[in-house]
Amino acid sequence: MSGDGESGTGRAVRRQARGERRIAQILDAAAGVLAELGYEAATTNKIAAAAGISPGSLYQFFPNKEAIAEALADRFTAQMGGAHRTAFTAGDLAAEPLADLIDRIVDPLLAFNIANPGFKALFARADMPSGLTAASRPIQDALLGRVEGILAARAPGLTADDRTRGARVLIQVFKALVPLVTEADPGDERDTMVAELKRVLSAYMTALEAQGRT
Amino acid sequence: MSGDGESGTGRAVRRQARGERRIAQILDAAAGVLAELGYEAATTNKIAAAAGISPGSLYQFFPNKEAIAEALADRFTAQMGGAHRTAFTAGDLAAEPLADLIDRIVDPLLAFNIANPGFKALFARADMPSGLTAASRPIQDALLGRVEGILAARAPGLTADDRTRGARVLIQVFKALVPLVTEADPGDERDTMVAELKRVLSAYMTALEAQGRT
Amino acid sequence: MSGDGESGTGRAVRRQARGERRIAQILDAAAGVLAELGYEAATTNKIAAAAGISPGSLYQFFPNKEAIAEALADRFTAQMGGAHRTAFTAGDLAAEPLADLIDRIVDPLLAFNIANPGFKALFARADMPSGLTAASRPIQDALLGRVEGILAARAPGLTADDRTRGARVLIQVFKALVPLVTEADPGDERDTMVAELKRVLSAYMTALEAQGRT
Amino acid sequence: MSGDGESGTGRAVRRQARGERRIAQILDAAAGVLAELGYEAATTNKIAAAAGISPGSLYQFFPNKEAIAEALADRFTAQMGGAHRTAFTAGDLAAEPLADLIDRIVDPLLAFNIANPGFKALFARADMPSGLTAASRPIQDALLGRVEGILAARAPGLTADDRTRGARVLIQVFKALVPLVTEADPGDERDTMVAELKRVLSAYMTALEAQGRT
DNA sequence: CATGAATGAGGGTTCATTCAT
DNA sequence: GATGAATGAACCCTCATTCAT
Repeated sequence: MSGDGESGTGRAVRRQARGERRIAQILDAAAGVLAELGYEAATTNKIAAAAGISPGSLYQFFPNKEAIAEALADRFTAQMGGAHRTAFTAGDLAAEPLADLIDRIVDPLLAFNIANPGFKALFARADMPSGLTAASRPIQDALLGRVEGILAARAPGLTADDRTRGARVLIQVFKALVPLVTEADPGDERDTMVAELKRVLSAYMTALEAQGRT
Repeated sequence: MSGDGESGTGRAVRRQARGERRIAQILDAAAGVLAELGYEAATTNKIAAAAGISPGSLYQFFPNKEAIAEALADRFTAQMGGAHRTAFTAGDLAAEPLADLIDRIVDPLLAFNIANPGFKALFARADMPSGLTAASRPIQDALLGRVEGILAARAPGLTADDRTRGARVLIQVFKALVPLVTEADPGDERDTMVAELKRVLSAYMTALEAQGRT
Repeated sequence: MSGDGESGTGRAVRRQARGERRIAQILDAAAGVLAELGYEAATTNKIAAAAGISPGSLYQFFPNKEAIAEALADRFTAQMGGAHRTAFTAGDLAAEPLADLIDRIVDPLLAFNIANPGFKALFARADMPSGLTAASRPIQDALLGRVEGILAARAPGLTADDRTRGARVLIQVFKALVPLVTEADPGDERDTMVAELKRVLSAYMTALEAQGRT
Repeated sequence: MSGDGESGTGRAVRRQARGERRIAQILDAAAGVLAELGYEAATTNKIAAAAGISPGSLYQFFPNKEAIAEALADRFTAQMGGAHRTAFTAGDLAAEPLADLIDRIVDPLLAFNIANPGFKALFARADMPSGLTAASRPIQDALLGRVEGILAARAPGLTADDRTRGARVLIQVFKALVPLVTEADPGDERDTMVAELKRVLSAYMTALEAQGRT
């Protein structure tokens, strides 16, 4: 309006940018606190403190604690998207040797889990009677779809139900074994556990492929 | 004493019996509330209400909330003992067909999990940065030992470390797939999921046996 | 009535006797717990346990916790009566040397306090805004009267008000110094403290006598 | 920072000021409730209500109930510091007439006790088997030291032990007689009681001086 | 009368959320 | 927007008292 030497849009953009930086800041803090303390013990005050802001400021960006969890889940989903793309995009899904395929998928996923300790703490709740189901849905669904795609390519004889079930089993098994990997000391111990994780997936995939051979 | 128409022992017995009935009542209630709400949301008042007693009465039998969880874990352990015995005792571990072995072990364990919905909610905490590790240790260790025993019999070439790792993987996989089974509608859907669970275990076991062939 | 081979009175007497033994038992326990834990921390359950009876039985003899305190106070009063009689009865109050008088009074009173650790814990409350005033009244009054009697004999010129005030001061001083005596290690340390206590009383009494000389 | 129409320091100062006002408010309330009900019956909710705040707000300033008591004790200590300075600083301790000395010390101390009814209720706990010893230590020690100093000046022949014992006796006597003063109706009755209190101290001090004459 | 489990109000404390500044 | 004190319902637990046996 008056003597504003600055376009309102420009300011809005900058404000938005600042807001997103704040949000990222909060989610980083939330991930850290979650990883360390688990969901229930991760109080909003602790998250705010870890983010270097006041409790009140938290509620400028999130309506409640659950919303923080959901946003964090969403961000994990998005970040995971990168890992997924790397993991699921390339190559000829059908022809590639199984071991290569599993390497290509499992390695970035594991790397992501190791790099983001809050991830597990957050999605552990998905199995629980408390909730967060809503927040974790998208990421779960995306992953499920991709794995189903792989099964469709490599075991074309499976029914849609078989594919879904197989994909859920593969995902569940992967998730269950991730803690064993992350808890293992980096080095030989962890590598061996990774190999074992891949062995389980490989063995089960082989069985599915045999069943779904056209 | 003297003209007491009733032996003191008899009364003591009945009192003890009543006490144990109350404890069972409380643990039943706790299991139910736990299954429905998870550990943190399972308040002592809710457990008391579910048990049909007052909050104060709870503390006549348990010194605090954690003790209830531990007692429940112990009871699960004990009950599980039955399932374990059925599961692990019989047969010639080494010679028996793998499918039979898996049936014999998995079926009672699944039955137990289905019959005790609180079980999962309670032991989910063992993976979390909160606790109950103490309470769940025994049951975890017992299970681990038995599975290691199976591997020792069927894959004698494995090192002790390999056996432990393999056993942990098998257990983790089993635990991860139990929810998929319990969530499945009883009937064909569940049966199919059970078959799939067994297929994972079977495939991985086969791989271990191949590796551990003398 | 019917074939009762025993007179109702006889039985009543025996019952009463048993009741009083129970009451004594409870008061003993209460004194002990009180001495150890103080009034607030002395729960009725702990008193019952210390008395070797059930919580419910307590309430057969006392309507509530306060009543126990009052009964204990009464009993202390009565027992104190013995000490008082020894202390205050003998001799020619007016002519006796002051030091002798003080010895005669203070020594049994101190002995009583040392022998009854619950006594202090109980009457400490008399100064507090909580209560027990009712229970401690009698003993306080009895003591006050006796000390007033002494002052009347030895400082006849004092007004009644002066006597009362002087007596209250003497009592208060005595009570305040008792803890210093009981806390002192038995032996020289305690003896010295007793001497000091007597010195305070003696010095003040001398001043009163000087004022009250006819 | 930059375009802040108000210096951050200024705001911080004001915030701090508000915080300290709140703390003072809470301690005032605590002193009142304590004076009226005693320590155990002084619930945090009552203190909060008396301070006109919510229970939760109390815990923004104090981690628990005991901390409130300690802070109150500290504040009493500090305030008492003023009374002490007035009381103990001036004059030639050794040469001054005893009556003047006692006036100079006792009067401000009594004034303080009369003005702060919670004081007694709080420090009464020091004698009890519960605690607060930690909080009341400093004030007790400071007082003890000053009285010992007086004895050193006026009764130089006393051993260090004698001085300590004498000082403890004087303090204990003073504390014991304070309630008699505060309970007395302001006016003649209270004045007379004050005179009596001073008479006790004076008489005992005279005895000490006689013993400790070089 | 004895027993001891049962009661439930209330205690100290926490924490997601709000609001005045 | 930011701040952080304020809120108050709810949590876990205690204890004086009651009541069925």
